[in-house]
Amino acid sequence: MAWKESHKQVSRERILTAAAKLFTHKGFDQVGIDDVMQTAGMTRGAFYAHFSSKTELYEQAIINAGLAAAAHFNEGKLSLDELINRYLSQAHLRSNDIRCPLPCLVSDMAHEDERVKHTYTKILKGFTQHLDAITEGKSNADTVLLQAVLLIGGMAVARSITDEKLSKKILSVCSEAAKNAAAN
Amino acid sequence: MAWKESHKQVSRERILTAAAKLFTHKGFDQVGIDDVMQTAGMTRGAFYAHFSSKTELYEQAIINAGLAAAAHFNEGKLSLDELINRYLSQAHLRSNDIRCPLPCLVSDMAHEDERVKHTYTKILKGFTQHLDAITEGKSNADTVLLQAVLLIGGMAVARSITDEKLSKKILSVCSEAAKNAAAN
DNA sequence: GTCTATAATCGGATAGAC
DNA sequence: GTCTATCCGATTATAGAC
Repeated sequence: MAWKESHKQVSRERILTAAAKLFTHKGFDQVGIDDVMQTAGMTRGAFYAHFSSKTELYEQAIINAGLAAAAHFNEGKLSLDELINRYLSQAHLRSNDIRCPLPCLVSDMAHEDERVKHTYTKILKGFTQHLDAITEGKSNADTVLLQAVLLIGGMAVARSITDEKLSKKILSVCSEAAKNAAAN
Repeated sequence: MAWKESHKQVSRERILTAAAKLFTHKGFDQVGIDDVMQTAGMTRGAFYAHFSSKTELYEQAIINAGLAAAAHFNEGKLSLDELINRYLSQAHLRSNDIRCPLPCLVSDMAHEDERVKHTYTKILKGFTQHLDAITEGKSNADTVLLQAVLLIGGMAVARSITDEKLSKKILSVCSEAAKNAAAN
């Protein structure tokens, strides 16, 4: 019994990991259940033993991606400046792994239903709370929001263009501004 | 002959206007050619007399939306502060008309082909050039890029969440930061 | 150039064997 | 729980009448 339960959990995790990666890279519509299940090493038919619909998977996958990103960008208890450097890095810009869902899906949310948008909102609040916690009281709500927009918006805009030089410039300008935000 | 030519132009403009509105509101995948043509007052079959594919329409519609937004946000030769106020306004946040494609489609671009991304890049450059021109040499390239990210990113993030209070807060924080950007 | 009708395909969801 | 096979709706694109 315990065997089977844990096996199902493992399959579910594989599906979620595949979905988190695919959705953050390609968005909701351009990812099929087929893609997800093949990446997870299974076939289409097995999907509905784990999730009731593609939308439910999306919601769970976004949470999963958010947690993975939080773990990644918090590895080693970084300072604020180190976090900013890592978040707005070339490595994050072109990561082949799960990406932070906040910049990847920011404009996609306008088309999604309220439930999914609500999940996104919670992830954003988790992000700002982390930014707040990392500065240990030296910051305030406005500063943290500004930093969040610079990180999310900077990464989103840098990814959306073909001019690599401009892309790098955007990352560096946003990085500097985010670090200096507390001073104003 | 001139009649027919101009009639075709009028139809094409109607399609483009409908497409610009629908794409900026719902994104590429969630808009069908049917939707566009019905909004334009025609039927599906007429579409291919004007565009060779949905992707070609998308590209042209983005340009159209960019021009419409530029005209709208430049109406009356605004100062930089007035432009920022108008761009990050509640009216723009919830506009039922054509919206600026830059925040609407920022994360969608990651999934599009190079040609479409290149079009988006040109619109972004037009936006920054306008920000540069409006300040009449009092600004520099870095400041203008920072302001662009604050306007585009601020609007995109504000639209992506369900918490209205937080949404307004984001707009006001970004507005203030964009106005003060030149000072740093 | 615009219409109706249709071809061809793709993707989400279900049914039933194992 | 996972597989194969299938249904069904939606959508892009084309064909041919007017």
